[in-house]
Amino acid sequence: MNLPTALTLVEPLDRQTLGARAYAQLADLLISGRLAPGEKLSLRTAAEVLGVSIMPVREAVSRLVADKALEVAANRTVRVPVMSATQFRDLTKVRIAIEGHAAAEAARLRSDRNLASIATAEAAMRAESEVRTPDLPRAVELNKTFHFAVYEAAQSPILVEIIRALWLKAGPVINLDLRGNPDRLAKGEAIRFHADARKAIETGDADAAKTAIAADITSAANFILSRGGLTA
Amino acid sequence: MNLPTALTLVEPLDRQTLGARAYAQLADLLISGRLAPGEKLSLRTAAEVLGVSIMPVREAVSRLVADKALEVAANRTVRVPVMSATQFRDLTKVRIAIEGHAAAEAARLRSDRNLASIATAEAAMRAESEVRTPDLPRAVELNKTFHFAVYEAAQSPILVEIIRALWLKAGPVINLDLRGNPDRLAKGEAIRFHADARKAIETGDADAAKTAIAADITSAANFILSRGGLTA
DNA sequence: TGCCGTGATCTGTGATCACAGTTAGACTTG
DNA sequence: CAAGTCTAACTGTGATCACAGATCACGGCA
Repeated sequence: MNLPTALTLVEPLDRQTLGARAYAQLADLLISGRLAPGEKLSLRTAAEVLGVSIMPVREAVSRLVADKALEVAANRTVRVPVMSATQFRDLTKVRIAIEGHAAAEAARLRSDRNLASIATAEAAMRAESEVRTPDLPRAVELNKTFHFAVYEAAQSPILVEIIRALWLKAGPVINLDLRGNPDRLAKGEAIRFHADARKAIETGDADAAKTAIAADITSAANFILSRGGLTA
Repeated sequence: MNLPTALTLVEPLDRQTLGARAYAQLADLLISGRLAPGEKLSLRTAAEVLGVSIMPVREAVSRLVADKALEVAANRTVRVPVMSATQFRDLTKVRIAIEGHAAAEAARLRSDRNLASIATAEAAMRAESEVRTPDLPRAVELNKTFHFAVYEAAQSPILVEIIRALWLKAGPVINLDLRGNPDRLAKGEAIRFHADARKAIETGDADAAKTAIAADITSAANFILSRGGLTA
């Protein structure tokens, strides 16, 4: 098909469904820890806030329930799951295995573009941690950006998707605390582990990359567990 | 609350929503390969078949779309994704990493009950493969039972759930072929790898368990790739 | 013969309504 | 004052309707 030259410029306008946008918004709330474990979520009020009918919200919520990022209780109320310490430890173990594996693959397969985005993300987070009064929600966001820059470098869309689902579960537990507590960021552990991971990926050292990411996850998990907010 | 003794026997009747049941049915169709890649699925006709309105089907489908076990094309038709050979290789790599890890964990953490169910499942599949004209759909089902008996032994609900999602994607590609082609079953590779995996888990040899499962997955994937039914 | 408009019939998406079940609070009753 | 009861306002679930967009076959025109 040969087009008028003017039409070669137009690109297909992205027709996102309302349901998809509702999902993106809710997922972002969860992953960044702005929804607390146990918090209830009404379809109707959520719909009103988003300015749509409840249908798109229903689709978004049913997806998140499938991901176990939300749950519907027996009383038919939707809420963010409350995680027991046991469940949290299981989640952490799985994250170490899978995200560690992704980091190792990233060290093997990373492209130059990957290296650039990883370096940029690491620098941005380091910069934020060095100011006198860091913007904690922003630091949480930058942390996510760095990690996913690493995981993208593994060149495996399926792996990235799995990790995203894990973060959806971990977000409310981890980032809720981190958004309000400057201690861990101030301690600088995360910054150090990120630097280690970046260097390992740059030099192609898969084992070191895995170790650095595993240490970062472990460190954050221990911080959460030590705060003792989780049920037995 | 103290109850009349007679009431201690009653268990809460499971109030599954129609949506959940529709999801279970569709997921089973996918995982066992009874839905072919590229096959279209109409919400309305599916609803009619299941004897419900389209609402429960919509919920089920939106979940499966979130899992990427189904996809909605730009033309707004729902279908089973067609996987390129590249995507299939990625999926296989991820499966080897994650299911291999699960098998290794199973070798470490398995309980006696796990060992029993693994042994039972392995024997059932071996028996089926040894009859003159094996029931292939049944063999596919038994294969799944064995694998998940292994993964359950890793004592990690989250890991099992991730693997289930992977099988949802792989089912249409792998099991569609296996349901109709006796070659691979007759070759007896799967039976051998299963036996290796069982022994390794029984003796607590994590590395051997991982190797056996990885070999089983690789072997099946190579069989599919060699048949050349996937797009470039 | 080949091409393009056109209309009937599909598709999923979104809104709205109906319903059963739960919950919390005011009220009554002992 | 305490316990039970009833009502009103929620909850998610399911069904139904309305709609825009896609598809395809048919028919007219060049």
